[in-house]
Amino acid sequence: MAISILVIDDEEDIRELLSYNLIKEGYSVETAENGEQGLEILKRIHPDLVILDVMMPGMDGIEVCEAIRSDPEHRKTLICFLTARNEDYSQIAGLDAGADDYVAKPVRPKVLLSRVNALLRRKGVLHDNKVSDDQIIINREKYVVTKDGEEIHLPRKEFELLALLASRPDHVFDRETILDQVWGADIVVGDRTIDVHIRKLREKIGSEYIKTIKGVGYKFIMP
Amino acid sequence: MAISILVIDDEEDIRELLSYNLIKEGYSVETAENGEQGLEILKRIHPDLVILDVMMPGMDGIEVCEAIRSDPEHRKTLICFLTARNEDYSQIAGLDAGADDYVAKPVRPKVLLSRVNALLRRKGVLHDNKVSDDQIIINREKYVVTKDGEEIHLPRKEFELLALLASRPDHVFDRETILDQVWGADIVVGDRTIDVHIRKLREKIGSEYIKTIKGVGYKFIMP
DNA sequence: AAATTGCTTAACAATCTCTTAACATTCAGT
DNA sequence: ACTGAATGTTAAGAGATTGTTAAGCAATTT
Repeated sequence: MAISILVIDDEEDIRELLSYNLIKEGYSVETAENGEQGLEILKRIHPDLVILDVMMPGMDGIEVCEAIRSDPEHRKTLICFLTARNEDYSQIAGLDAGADDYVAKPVRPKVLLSRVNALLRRKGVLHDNKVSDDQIIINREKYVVTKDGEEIHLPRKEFELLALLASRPDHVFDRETILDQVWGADIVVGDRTIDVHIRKLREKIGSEYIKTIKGVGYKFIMP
Repeated sequence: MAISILVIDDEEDIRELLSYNLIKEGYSVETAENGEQGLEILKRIHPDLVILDVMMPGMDGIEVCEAIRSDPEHRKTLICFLTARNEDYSQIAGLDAGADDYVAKPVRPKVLLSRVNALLRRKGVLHDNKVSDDQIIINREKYVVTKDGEEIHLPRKEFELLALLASRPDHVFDRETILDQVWGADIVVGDRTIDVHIRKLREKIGSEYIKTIKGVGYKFIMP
């Protein structure tokens, strides 16, 4: 089952930015625009991680954090604060109230993602890297793919494509989704572009790993 | 037993910031707000590392450092200075009086953590990763890199760049991260600046050590 | 003041990556 | 089997990224 993340922030822009990037990374994301709403969703979906803006109208992040922690069921739910850069560090440091990490605003997607990944990994929610099976190992940190102990260099698009497919073995990704995730939401490329990359991937890692579902899309399989 | 660190700084904000981050990283931390208090705690807990502000009312960091070093029991205790960014490098370099490293203020947690980790690792307190292999040795104290027994002088930027890449062999550092860490968060330089430094590094240490991952970044490898 | 060192820039070259287009092949449904 | 739509294959060239070089500037040293 997918790892789920709840984003609570009053600014819509932030919610969308984070949501977009987290989903792209493969997480399941829900958002709330205030503390009350956030707590409701929390009870419903029991997320693995809550990303929480400190400064919000109504309940502020600290109150929400305390509310979360006061529920025994969520004592262990990970919480990551978003803080204004110029806020007093002493305040933040005092937030040992229950936050597991904090990220300063303005949030840069890359930074947030690496923190989120690190946090989940540390807590054992995430396993090291995306490892699909014993034969194909995708290591994003080193940007290499290992097959039977042999390192294979893949150009960026091929790497991202493989990473996407392998992130959910047996799941069929349709072309539209692949374009969105690997190329970007509003990039327009020709019809054969994906095929060409699939072909190169198959050439490099072996065609047995990627199966075509005609009329639907592609999926990664472990033979 | 946990690795312990003593932070001596007159500013409460700094103490809390560092304390928060070091604890999060798994260290055991004590703080002192002046030199005298610091020396007392030093005698009590015998920390593995002392982080020491240079500019403090009363005893300044240099005096504290000398006091620490004058005690035979702490001749080998690691000391890391916090220095104002605009202080003269030559002065700092001259502080061989006993410091093992220094970090410029304003302190950014990430930078400090990576320095602290590197320092402890280098001194064998931490075993985590290797900073270098047998062929390339990076000596931050002397600001010198040794390759096959030969000392190579590297200018500051090149040194920091190599130190960063080599701090995590095989890890791909993207350009943005490199800029943040080596140049500073909000320094703006042209597109080709990193490349030029990479080129000079390759020229000096051999191009086999630094690999380009096109569209992603660079990584240090041990051939 | 002249020379040196370190850093950055800019222009251009080299290289790697991606996309396209043309054509071939496969597959599902008749 | 046939047929149209979808996918596979290939090579070329367009596009993007990085490499290289030399020159200029600022700071430091002689």
